[in-house]
Amino acid sequence: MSSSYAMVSQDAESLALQTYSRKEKSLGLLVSNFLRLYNRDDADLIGLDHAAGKLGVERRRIYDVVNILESIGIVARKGKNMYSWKGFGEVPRSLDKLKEEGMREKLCISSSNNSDKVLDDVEREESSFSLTPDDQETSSSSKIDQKKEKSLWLLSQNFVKMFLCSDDDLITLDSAAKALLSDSQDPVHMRTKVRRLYDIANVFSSMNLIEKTQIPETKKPAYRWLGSESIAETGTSLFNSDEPKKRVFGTEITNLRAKRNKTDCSSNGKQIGYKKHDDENTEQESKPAASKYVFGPSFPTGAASKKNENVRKGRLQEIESLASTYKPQYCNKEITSLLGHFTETWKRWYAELDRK
DNA sequence: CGATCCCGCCACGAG
DNA sequence: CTCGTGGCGGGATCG
Repeated sequence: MSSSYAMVSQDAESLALQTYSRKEKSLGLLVSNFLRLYNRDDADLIGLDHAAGKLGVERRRIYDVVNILESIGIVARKGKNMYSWKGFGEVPRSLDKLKEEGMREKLCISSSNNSDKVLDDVEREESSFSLTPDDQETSSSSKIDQKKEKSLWLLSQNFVKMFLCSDDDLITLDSAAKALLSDSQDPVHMRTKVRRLYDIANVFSSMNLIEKTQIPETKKPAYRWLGSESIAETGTSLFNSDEPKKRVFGTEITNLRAKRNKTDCSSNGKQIGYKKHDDENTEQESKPAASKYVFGPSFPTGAASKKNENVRKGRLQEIESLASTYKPQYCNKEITSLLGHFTETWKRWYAELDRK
């Protein structure tokens, strides 16, 4: 009586459930899936609800993703609940603009005056339709949106500006937070800022826009700018993978429900994915499940087919050291970043396999 | 233990 | 009040 769609092996993941893994629900991974989902040529509109349902996450998380992606121009807000896909092609343009602004601001700040504050508002008036004829002020661009100062969107842009404008190739989140805080070493604010920066950094990392490394001397974790050339398609690039059955972690968007062990009130049972399948899906949807969203860390589509089970840690270590220790300034930026990405991915796989 | 960073409470503005 | 947004930071996880 069992259908072929092996839907959720009853106990295959018992271990996984037992040990909650943060990595499986990281923002970076979510972004990877998001990109994979909307990077289709027929780029259309993105509904927040649709995205949330499709990716199996709470709506709140979609806001994070979208806000950050918007800061680079990959998506643009169209209206309530609606964003439009712009694509990677838009990134270079956005980056240029950010660089310009960043340079301008930098000069402005470092020279003269004593008032701090970034005071940057870009307001790219997209000529939002309807400009009430009468009434409506002619000046004052922003007033109500003073809250934007702390928005993820702005923080994200400023973070990018740091890379584009600074001559330092490596940037630490602490330094970024400090700089973006325009001084004042309030530990509390710093803390919060850094938290956000982590989110942003993870997103950009998963897009290969930046890469995590560490300061040679201090060993302090830091990020390096990779550039828009490396963005590629984040996983769906190069050689079409023809791997029949690679690794299908879960079976469905198991991202939903499986939260940490929080205040466990009246825990009853160990049901797994069943949790109100209320998704009504905007469009029709073939069977749930399947698809090819990555569950574990994003994996290199194609490639890595032979060196799969054989070399285990040895090779990995080798490659890793090769990738991080040997990093010529220029050389092949693309290859390097690609390698780095794969390396990280492999590392995670191995770690996971090892755990099991 | 400190570095990371997910989760979701809850404030806030617009119907 | 409801709803769409999205700051914010507690505290679980990772290394």
